[in-house]
Amino acid sequence: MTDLDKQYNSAQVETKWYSLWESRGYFRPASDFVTQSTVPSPQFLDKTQKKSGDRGPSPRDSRYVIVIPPPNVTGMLHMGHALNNVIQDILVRWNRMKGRDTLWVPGVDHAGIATQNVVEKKIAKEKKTRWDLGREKFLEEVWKWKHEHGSTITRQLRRLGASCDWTRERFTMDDGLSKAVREAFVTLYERGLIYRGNYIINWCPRCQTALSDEEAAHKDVQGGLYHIKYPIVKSPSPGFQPPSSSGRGGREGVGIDHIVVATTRPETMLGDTAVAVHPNDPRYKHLIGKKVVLPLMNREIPVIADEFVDPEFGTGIVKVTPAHDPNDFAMGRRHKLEQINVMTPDGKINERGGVYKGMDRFEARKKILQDLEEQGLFVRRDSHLHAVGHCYRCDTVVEPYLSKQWFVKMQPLAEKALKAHEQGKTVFFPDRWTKVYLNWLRGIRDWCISRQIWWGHPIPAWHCRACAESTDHRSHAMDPGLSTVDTMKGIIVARETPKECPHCQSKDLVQDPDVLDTWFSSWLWPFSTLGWPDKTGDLKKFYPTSDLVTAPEIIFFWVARMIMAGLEFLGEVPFHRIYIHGTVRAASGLKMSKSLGNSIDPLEVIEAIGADALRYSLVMLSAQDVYLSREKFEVGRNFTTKVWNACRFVLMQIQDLESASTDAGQFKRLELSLPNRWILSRFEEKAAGVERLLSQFGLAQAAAELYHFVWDDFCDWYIELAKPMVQSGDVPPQSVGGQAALKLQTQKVLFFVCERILRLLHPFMPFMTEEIWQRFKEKATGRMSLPHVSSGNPGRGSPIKAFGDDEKNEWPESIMFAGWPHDGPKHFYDAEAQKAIGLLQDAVSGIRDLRARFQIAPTDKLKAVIVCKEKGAREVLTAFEREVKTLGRLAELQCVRTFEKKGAMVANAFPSFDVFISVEGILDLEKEKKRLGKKIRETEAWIKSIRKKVENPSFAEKAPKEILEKEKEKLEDAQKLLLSYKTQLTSF
RNA sequence: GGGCAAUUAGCUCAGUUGGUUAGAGCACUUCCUUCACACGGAAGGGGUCAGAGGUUCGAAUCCUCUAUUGCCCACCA
Repeated sequence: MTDLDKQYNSAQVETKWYSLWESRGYFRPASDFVTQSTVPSPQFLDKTQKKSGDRGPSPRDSRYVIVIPPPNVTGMLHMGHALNNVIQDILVRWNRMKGRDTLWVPGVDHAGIATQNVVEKKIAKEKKTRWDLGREKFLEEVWKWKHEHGSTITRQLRRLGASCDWTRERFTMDDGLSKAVREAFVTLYERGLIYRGNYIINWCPRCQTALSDEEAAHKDVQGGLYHIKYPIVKSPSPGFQPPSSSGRGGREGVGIDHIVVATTRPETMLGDTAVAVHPNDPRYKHLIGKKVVLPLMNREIPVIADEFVDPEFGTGIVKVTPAHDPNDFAMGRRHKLEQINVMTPDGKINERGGVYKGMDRFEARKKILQDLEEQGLFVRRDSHLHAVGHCYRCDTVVEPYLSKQWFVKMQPLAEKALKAHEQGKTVFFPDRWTKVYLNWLRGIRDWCISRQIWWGHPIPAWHCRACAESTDHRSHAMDPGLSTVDTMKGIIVARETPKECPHCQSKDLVQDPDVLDTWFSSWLWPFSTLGWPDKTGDLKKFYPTSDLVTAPEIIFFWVARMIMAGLEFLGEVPFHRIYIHGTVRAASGLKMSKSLGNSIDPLEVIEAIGADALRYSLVMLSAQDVYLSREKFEVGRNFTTKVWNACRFVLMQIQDLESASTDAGQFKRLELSLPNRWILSRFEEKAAGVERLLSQFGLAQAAAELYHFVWDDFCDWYIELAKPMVQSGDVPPQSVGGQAALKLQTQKVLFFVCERILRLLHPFMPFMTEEIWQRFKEKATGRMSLPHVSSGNPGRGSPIKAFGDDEKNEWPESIMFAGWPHDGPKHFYDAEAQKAIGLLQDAVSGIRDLRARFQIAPTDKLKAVIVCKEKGAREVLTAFEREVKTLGRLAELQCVRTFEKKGAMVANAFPSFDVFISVEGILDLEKEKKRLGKKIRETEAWIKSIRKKVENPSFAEKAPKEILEKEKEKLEDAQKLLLSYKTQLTSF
């Protein structure tokens, strides 16, 4: 058996094990390796399966499936990815160890706009635009880019240790998923849930495409609310006359000859087709039906009345621009107003904007205000804070824009999702996200799915020119009287490219130029990756998946839509539990981003301290939003180092152990020493706690539990207690036989517990635990799984049976299949040992405290007396004489019932005993008296507070018995302490 | 304008269904390079759990209000 290196070499270990794991197929589900007949019966559409609810996958659930939130193909691993994937990997590795048929499906998203932007930037360096290349050539460029750079992110995920089944890796633009997208679109169309029409959508003038409501991120912007005069037309109208600037009309919104409107986007006035007031607004009632002159354009437009207008806001008069504002659009339809689009797709004023034609929208705003001012029509600018939509990809201010787009009717889909939730089929962790999800579903709006970019899934719709010519589509935009929804005449929606028009047999067909929103492929992810729409084995076996792990930002974009798609296309929710973890932020509270220069690169951290340390740090911080700084990774680094050294020590101590076994049956409780019984008992407790926490996504707490168990219990106490047992130098000559047996059992327990600790830690720190565990395996079996990167059959050893089973050293190839060490009954629970070690810890701490307080050098061998107030305590501490002496660095120790103090001695008091040491010559009597006085006051206060509680009749009456007992015990302990303090004080 | 979080030691945060003399990590003070580990060991100081009410035998924990911060949603031009 080889020793561990003094220093853990993370880089070497990580590459070695990851490539071995992957090449041997360890990440693939177990069912890939067994014959069809033995595959556990699929739960696909199993109606008897009830809400697995909040207690996690039931023990009988033999599968565990997660689909990865596919990172963008343009993505570079950032801390958000790291956190998300570390959490998934912990869950996946844990479930795999539990013996479930475990699958984590990885993949990458084609990220329409983001990717197109990247490639456009690239060709811009050659001074080319996508239009220069043309659609086909440009798409070739994108694919080329994808093949060259698209695997960066998946390589980086491997560095984290993510145990995804890479043989099932998918891309949202691959053939299978493209087929799924067409199937979904056509199915929705056939169900009447897809329509096409003219609406105001969010338009990004930079990306030159429509955006969904979710993609237009609203940000508060300090803008202007501009007040502008619109002259009233005298009737009968002789034509426009410049207004007199008197304006002595008094009321702000209306003068003798003009009204005043307020707007935040003055440039859109070029497309005004009315102004509106509230029908009951007494100030303006008389204006309804009159006309005003639209300044600059010199067009006459009507004053209409509409309930939408809020009389309280601005002047109570609003300009109406149906082509550039969603509310105005709705008003326009109610009043059959003309829609005048005054902008080009790239955000410039078009030919309908008169002299402003060709100006950028913001430039035009300035010029228009300037012109109004010159004409005396500009009243004032109020500073105004309002929400403005920004493109979530490029942050450009979004323009509400009238255009023809494809939509999905969402109401029917949302209703199914709401019903599924009522039936308990979707459970959010933490629960508060449920409300966010439900509120969005209840207020759902139709989903604009067409995008005017080139990189994406083409819409499976074809236009027949012959049929189209028989309808005048172009008139729709200008004729508000017609329905905004297209008749679909001349449009063929089909799974396969049609050869001819089914109506007129014309072969002159052209595919719709738009592509689908990226999320239209993402929302199919949980089943498209498994082969849908084909009825594949994977789909049967692995759908629905178990859990979804993601960040809150994409609950609407992705989570909610996946649920709706799963229900719509497969009749079942795609996952039962949704774990929403925190957002990663910089320590400043801002979002981490490269552009802000506050990001920490996970790969740099991995290189510096290893993936395991990164993982552990992230998880420990993940109880809520994660605020990161470099120092925060020290927790994980320190802990991984601690684990490494503890295991190194254990391996050194068991070198001469011949029968190293993981069989729990090897231990007979009564033959074990108290420390051995104690650590076995503590381990069992902690394993159960970790199990419970993991099953409800309490990863941070689980990591903390393990951290403290390993560090405090195992390293600080157990290993220290074991040292004298296993290190032969200390053997008292009078008990050689017993000592040899004690050494052997301690070695066995060290091996046994440490090996199980490695398994508990494995999901959190996979690399280091594998590396060390292989040494344990080598110790036990004389061989290890050599890290040859072979392409042979992915053989697996049979997993070690669950805790408590008869294990015959059948070690699997990897710790990944070593089984999860907590499935069995309580083997080692031991109240007696726990109590005994508690006493030992008190005694040792008491001595150490005295040593430190009186500055007694560690080399000074000291004499201590423990005065036991209880018989039980005396027995235990007498038995631990050697341990107490070693850990307290004592030359001599006496455990007595009664004690006559001689000379200058000081003590620490505990409920069942007091520890004394001799401090001849260094005792500051006054200081010690003061200290005791303080202790006495504290203890008296404590006693008083317990008394108050215990002696309250209604406490005795209403509190549970066990609490009452506990309080009484506390009171007794406190009284014993007080007595000790007082005795000491009087003895000075 | 609505909703949701957070507010606990100098800093970063844990605190399960109310029962603790309120915990951890970092930082700090003292001691220690003893043969697993100085990315370590031992000991220690430090908090009226944001504020005010309330429920309860008992509240950091439940309720109400207030303050501060952050996030999400929202068509008020």
